[in-house]
Amino acid sequence: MAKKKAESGTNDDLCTEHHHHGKTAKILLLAETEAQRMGEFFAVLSDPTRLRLMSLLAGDECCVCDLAERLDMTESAISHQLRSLRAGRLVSYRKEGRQVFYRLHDHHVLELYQTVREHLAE
Amino acid sequence: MAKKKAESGTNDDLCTEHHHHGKTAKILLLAETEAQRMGEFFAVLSDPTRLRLMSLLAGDECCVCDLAERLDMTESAISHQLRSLRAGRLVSYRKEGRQVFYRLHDHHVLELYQTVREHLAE
DNA sequence: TGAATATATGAACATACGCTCAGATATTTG
DNA sequence: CAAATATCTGAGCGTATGTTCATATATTCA
Repeated sequence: MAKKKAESGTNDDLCTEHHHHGKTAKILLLAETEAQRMGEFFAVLSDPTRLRLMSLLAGDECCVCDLAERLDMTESAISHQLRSLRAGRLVSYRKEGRQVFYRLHDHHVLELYQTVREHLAE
Repeated sequence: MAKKKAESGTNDDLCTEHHHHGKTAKILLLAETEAQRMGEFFAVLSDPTRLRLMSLLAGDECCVCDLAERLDMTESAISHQLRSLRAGRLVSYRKEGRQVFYRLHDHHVLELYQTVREHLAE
């Protein structure tokens, strides 16, 4: 028991089955770097404020101050969260004068959002 | 600017459009409680270790000590993470003697995992 | 029963994260 | 240009989270 980080820096690839009861069983262990990226993606979706922002943007594009008003939060807080959403490529934006209009990046994002929302609605 | 938490405890429901350029535009603001639940769901998926565990379980069920060996981590760390996955209903388990075999909870989970993995592989 | 094995759990510590606050930048308007 | 508006950003604070370590529980085996 209790085993520390050992030798091989990257046991990153695919493994084969070690049990013997059926199923073709070729298991693909997610590489550390890929797991990291995937985790960061889900992390962006793990905050209630960001999800509520996305729910608003799922309807139509919206500027920062309106988003802040709808969620009853400071514009600073919203701006910080939009930064995360931008970094995660979940939203895009369009500048118009002093305002910045945000929208969901693509239909992929909308579909993922809706799928999970329905899944949890059960 | 800078507006603090105001009056209405729950502005939780549906809103209608405020712009005027097309699109049926009935925007459904995600309720705070629902956003919270959804966030917790994604939070479980936001950790690299948990995702790597899921990638192993996507192939076949597996016991704790084997999972720990494959990820080269302590059994304690793995057990803690499996607890999170259990709480998030992403895995189920089956006891057999002193071993506990974990598996993905259902095909829903597998599909979500695969969808996002492919999405990020682009 | 006692030793060994497999897993779970709580405390503790280091890190990550969301919000606030103050202030910076950019654009419009008088 | 100065004032007002819209947004962004960095520092700081309180809280959440992942891992380790020690220990508890449960099951098998001698």
